[in-house]
Amino acid sequence: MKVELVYWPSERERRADLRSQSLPRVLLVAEDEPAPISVDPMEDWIRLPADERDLQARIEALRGRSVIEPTLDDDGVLRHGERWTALPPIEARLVSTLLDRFGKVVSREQLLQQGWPGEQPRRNVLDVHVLRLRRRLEPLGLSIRTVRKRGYVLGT
Amino acid sequence: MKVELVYWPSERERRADLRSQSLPRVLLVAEDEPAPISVDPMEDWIRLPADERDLQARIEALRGRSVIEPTLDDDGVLRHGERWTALPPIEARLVSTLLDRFGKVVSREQLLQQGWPGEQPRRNVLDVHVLRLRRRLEPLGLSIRTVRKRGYVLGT
DNA sequence: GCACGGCATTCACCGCTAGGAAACAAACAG
DNA sequence: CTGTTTGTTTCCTAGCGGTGAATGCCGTGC
Repeated sequence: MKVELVYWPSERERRADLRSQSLPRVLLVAEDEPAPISVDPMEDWIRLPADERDLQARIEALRGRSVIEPTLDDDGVLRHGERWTALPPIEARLVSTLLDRFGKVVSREQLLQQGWPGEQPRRNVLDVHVLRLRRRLEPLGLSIRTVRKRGYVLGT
Repeated sequence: MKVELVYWPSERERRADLRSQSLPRVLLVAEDEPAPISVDPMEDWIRLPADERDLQARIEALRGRSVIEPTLDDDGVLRHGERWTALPPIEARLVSTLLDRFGKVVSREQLLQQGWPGEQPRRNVLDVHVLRLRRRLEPLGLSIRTVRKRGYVLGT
């Protein structure tokens, strides 16, 4: 993910924009300007004139912070950023499988195996559960995309 | 919450400690040392020699980032932010248990053990107390969410 | 270009169970 | 006596998981 550089305070507007989209950014603070106190973990700042290496370090750190993947605990609680939702057993198993290959395609066969071990439900069952899962994940900012004939991809 | 100051790299050990306890900290990076790339949102750094105002700004920001949890004192008074409420004995024990794992799932069994030590009340008693607790906590901006078949989560 | 088949999405419904809510009653403290 | 705490019963609602059917989507073959 790209980390934006924002001159502060001259580009005040842009900063607000980026924040509202929760995009990572580094403020380049003018030499005589008081430091901005930003609680947002997706924001950092550095005072000009800045050492190029220090700036790079801050950019790298922000980039690392912005690729945090969702997590699923033993109680079926799926967390992403601030928010979380509880998943029922089957959906928890499906999400767990999707999470193992986050951002990559997971086949329907694999999902069926993981979701219904030792059984072989009708085709439609998986579809319905994916539908329900989609609705549950939406408020977290996660989505399941279809790859026709191949499977599903869990992503942001 | 206190924000720790850690000299880097000389206090490397202490930094690891603090991180494992997820306590907020600012690294004071020696002048000729490469900048540490820390993904941890509870960590920040500044290069020495540092402007005192800049350091304060970073400390403030970290402090704001650290989650403020509600507290329960020995008299059963629960405080959160500006507001507070008094809890009767059983509910105080329940909240105490939930607070120990703030934001995480606490099982019904555990709540029963803590709330009614040495007894074994009917299933429904806990439900009713959770209901009453919810009504009491609501004005404080706290909520108890159900995780079906698993337990309850206390959160903001 | 079009119709078809197959895949995928969505909806409505059912049975079942866990949890929620109301109302009442007993015990107790001030 | 009055208000609070706590337990109990009873009924209601919401969540979970499965099913069948209607509809939509899309590439393929003709």
